[in-house]
Amino acid sequence: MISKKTKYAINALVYLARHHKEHEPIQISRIAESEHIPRKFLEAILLDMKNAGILSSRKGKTGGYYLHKTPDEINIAEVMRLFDGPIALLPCVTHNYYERCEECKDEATCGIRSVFADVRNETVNMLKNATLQAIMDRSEAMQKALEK
Amino acid sequence: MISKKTKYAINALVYLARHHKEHEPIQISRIAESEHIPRKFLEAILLDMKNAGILSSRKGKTGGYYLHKTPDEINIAEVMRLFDGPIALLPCVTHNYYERCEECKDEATCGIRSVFADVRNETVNMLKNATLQAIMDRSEAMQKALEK
DNA sequence: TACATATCCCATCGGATTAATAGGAATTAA
DNA sequence: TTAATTCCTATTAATCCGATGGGATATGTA
Repeated sequence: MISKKTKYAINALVYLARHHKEHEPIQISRIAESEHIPRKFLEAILLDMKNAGILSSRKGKTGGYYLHKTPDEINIAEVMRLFDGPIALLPCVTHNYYERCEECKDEATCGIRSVFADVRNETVNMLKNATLQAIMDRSEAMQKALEK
Repeated sequence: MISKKTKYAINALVYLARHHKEHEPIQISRIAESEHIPRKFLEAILLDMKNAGILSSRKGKTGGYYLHKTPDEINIAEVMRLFDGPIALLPCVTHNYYERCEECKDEATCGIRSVFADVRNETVNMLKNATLQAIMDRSEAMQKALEK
């Protein structure tokens, strides 16, 4: 399961992508209200995403947050890694956080490892393709399909 | 990431599958030593798997654990669910533990949900196919490939 | 300049979960 | 009867998660 932090982050990002107007900052409290996220909690989340280069912000009156990249350049894999760490289910199949299994006798021929490596690759692929743009497109397509 | 409990469980299962001789129980301590799992911890893990119908046991002297099903009937999805709960990354895309997202406005057209539903389906598929037999086969295939 | 309103930053908190251990009851073969 | 094993309950230390509080800092506007 992903953490609430990650879920909130994704919801906030999609909100920002939907209301995206050329560097027009949107305030934390507006996002918090609309997406039903605890105000103070969201504050920390957005700040983290700013420091990670996903968002930009303006301080002071009329301040707020906006996307630092375009909606098709921000994907869920990036967000999940930021808040929940590695996407892989085993440390021995992560790329960025690799750690050997203490109990492992031979990594090169470990059947368990090879299963979880496949799962990781497939998952990362799907989550990388899941950009904010892709999410909005999907949502729209589903709406149209229902209207018929 | 899967818990150590799940990882230990899988390692123990593969060990049992490899040393599988028609209802011949293998002792906890033997598995613990060979797989480098804390003895007492493994005790609880094997007991859980017995209560879940994956293992059988014999008590008393010459007692121990053995597979209750054949190696191709036991898969990783089942083990993960037992110890770590749902495989899905969001509660709104699980089959057995479904829970609505509080903040969700319309589940039927939620783009986020549809992404995580895809991931769930793909992952469950792969993990269901990852039986103890399949793991042993993979391992053997990799060994042969290296010997060349 | 003063003020209102934002983000930024740090510290803390209760509760849940995880990994592991301890101690002893129940069972069974020899 | 005894030795060896699984079974069962309780406890622990450490860590993480979700959330909150208070105040420092920046900035547009009257």
